Amino acid sequence: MRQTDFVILGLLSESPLTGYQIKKVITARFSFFWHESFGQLYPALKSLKQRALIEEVNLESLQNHAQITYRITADGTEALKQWLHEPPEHERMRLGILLKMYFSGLVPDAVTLAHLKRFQEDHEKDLNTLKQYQKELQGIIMQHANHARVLQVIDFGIQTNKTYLQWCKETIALLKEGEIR
Amino acid sequence: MRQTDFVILGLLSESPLTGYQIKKVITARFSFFWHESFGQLYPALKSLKQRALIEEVNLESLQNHAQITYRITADGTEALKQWLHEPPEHERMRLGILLKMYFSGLVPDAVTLAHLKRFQEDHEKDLNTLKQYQKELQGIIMQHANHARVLQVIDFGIQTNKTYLQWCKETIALLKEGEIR
DNA sequence: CGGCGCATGTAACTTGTTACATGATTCC
DNA sequence: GGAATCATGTAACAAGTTACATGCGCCG
Repeated sequence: MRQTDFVILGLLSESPLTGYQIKKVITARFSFFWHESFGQLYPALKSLKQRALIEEVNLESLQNHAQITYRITADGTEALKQWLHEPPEHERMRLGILLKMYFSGLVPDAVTLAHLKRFQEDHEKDLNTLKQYQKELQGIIMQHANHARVLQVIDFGIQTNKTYLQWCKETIALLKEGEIR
Repeated sequence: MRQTDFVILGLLSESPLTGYQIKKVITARFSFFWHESFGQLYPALKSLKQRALIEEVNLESLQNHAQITYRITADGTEALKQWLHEPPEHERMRLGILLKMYFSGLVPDAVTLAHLKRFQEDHEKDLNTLKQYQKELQGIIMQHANHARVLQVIDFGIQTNKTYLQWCKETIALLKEGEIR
């Protein structure tokens, strides 16, 4: 069982979805802490189905063309719970911006400054997306069983993005002032 | 050229090192934003040497047994600079703790609480390590050309770890109060 | 002389990405 | 009819991990 399997099980534990929809949810809502590619997703769905942890749903031919909706099985729910019990591993990150910052003495400051501005823009966007999502969720308070947990996850994203932006602002200022030689 | 190649070039741009020493530096100093395994490192060194971006140093048989020290070549420095010019990609993270938090409605709160405490401990350690390193660097101010940049990278680690810990504290409190059902 | 840390390396495996192929539906 | 989006999937490749094999040097 790989990590991909468990995101799928997790999302299907909330409602039946197609592979494409799973990808969309991960991209739209998880992107600040998770990602999956189709090349991982579809084979994983296939394998989960083979092991009967998920199954196909046939919505009385309400379905269009080739679209396949999956739902989680009892065994799947068990597997998911078991995984939730295991402590997550200490995450091993790779932040290219920091690596380039570390060695940035070898290139003109303007280069690094451009990278930092890019980083800043990216995370401003992320922050706005998260705030938007938070607002939506707060509007429909208590409709979803998992509501408060999701808000807490979003809050992690908001806080870390704010921290990134604050650091970015300071670092850009230092570079501009020539404090860093 | 993969990312591993550039960390190696970067570190060798500061001083000649053995593969083992490179690994040690990455583990000791970069762990909060980078990681490498021996299985990546040694083949990468081999390939960099073949392409003449690094070369072996022979310190007049001062060296012990099988140890191989490498230094960067002019071509290697060029390649490194070129890479430093390219904008880093938007990092794609996988934070297991958030995934488990998101789906934590399926397991008892005690389970999630334990994960959060583990996360907290891990990042308290990381924060202390970073503060220690910061202190050391501030003590020998200006000895190293890259000094201020390194301090800025460390600051990123300190700020983000503080944010993680703050979030953790709040989330643990919420869970304990039963605010999250 | 045993264990630990230093030191290098490989092979098998798992994981993940990218590019491609295919085709339906919707909207203009 | 063309473009965008929906939708599924595979194959080739790249990246990364783990376990293993080997052996030196130092310290107690």
